[in-house]
Amino acid sequence: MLNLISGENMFTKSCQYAIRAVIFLAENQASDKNTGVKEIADALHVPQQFLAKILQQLSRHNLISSVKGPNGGFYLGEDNAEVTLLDIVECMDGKSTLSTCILGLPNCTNEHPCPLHHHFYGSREGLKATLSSCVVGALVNGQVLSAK
Amino acid sequence: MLNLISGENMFTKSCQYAIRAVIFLAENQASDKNTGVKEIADALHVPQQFLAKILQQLSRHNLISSVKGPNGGFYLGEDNAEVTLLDIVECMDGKSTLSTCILGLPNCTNEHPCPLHHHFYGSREGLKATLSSCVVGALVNGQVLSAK
DNA sequence: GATAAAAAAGATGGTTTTATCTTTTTTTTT
DNA sequence: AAAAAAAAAGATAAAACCATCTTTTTTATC
Ligand code: FES
Ligand code: FES
Repeated sequence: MLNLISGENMFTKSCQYAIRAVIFLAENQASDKNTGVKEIADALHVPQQFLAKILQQLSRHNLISSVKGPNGGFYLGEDNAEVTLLDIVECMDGKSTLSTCILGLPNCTNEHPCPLHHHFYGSREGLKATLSSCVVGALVNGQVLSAK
Repeated sequence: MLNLISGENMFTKSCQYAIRAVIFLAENQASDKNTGVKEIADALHVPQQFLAKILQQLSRHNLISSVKGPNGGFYLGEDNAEVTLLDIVECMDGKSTLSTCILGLPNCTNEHPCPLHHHFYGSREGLKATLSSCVVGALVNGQVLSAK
């Protein structure tokens, strides 16, 4: 479920965790060692098993890379160099998220607008543009990444 | 829960129904007859009892007006003339909705930013401004309001 | 080959959101 | 006063989301 305006947060929990995890991986891009779920979960103060599911989902969609076995873990490789926030969001919350009518009505078009369409269409396109311009590998700036 | 970006919709279901119902009431502002839950629910094709809860919540917060008994129902009166979309959203999804960190981290400030803060702070403030500038009573334009 | 480490996958609970059902209160009309 | 209409409130259930526990698969190291 993607609630762009109402709800407790702009992103779902799954999506928040996914983004934070991927940015964390981006910080370790240089090092050639993999990062395990436990290490990520501990660093971000996020439930480990829930994060594991999220990382599996991202990995299945080739947004991050993984290796099994000892010294295994997750990493951002060359395959993932172009991954954007929009990819992450769509992977976790579905593609429809940023295209459907914000009031849940069918046929969101300029010709068939709901009473809010013209007020928010522009903002939403702007958000989409921002999301697709954010390449996750480049989102590292030593900024706050975890709670606690 | 208000999910401004991720999730199925920008607004929660409760919030969508609330907004659509209030706009529907705005259309009947002129007439001095009240509108019952059943009539609204039928017009918007939304679950009647769920809508009833939502209207009760809006009424409790004085965002809409109601009268009980025969010929009772809901209406937008002078008390509700200044109600904005922001009021509706905050009433349904909580005040914190548009202020907390979009990654769920504590202390969303420019001095203590998460990696996404600077990318989205502006857009979110813009959305908030748009929401607070939309007086619901003025949102009527004969546009699509219900599915089906 | 045996062992251990780690992701992957399967199964199961808990919580919140969404939705429905029933009862109560208020108020108009008869 | 009685009856009826409608919101208000209480209780319960279904669905989605969040979280955890367990088992399986893969793979490196011994
Ligand atoms: S946002 Fe409602 S029709 Fe486009
Ligand atoms: S949006 Fe994350 S700190 Fe402001």
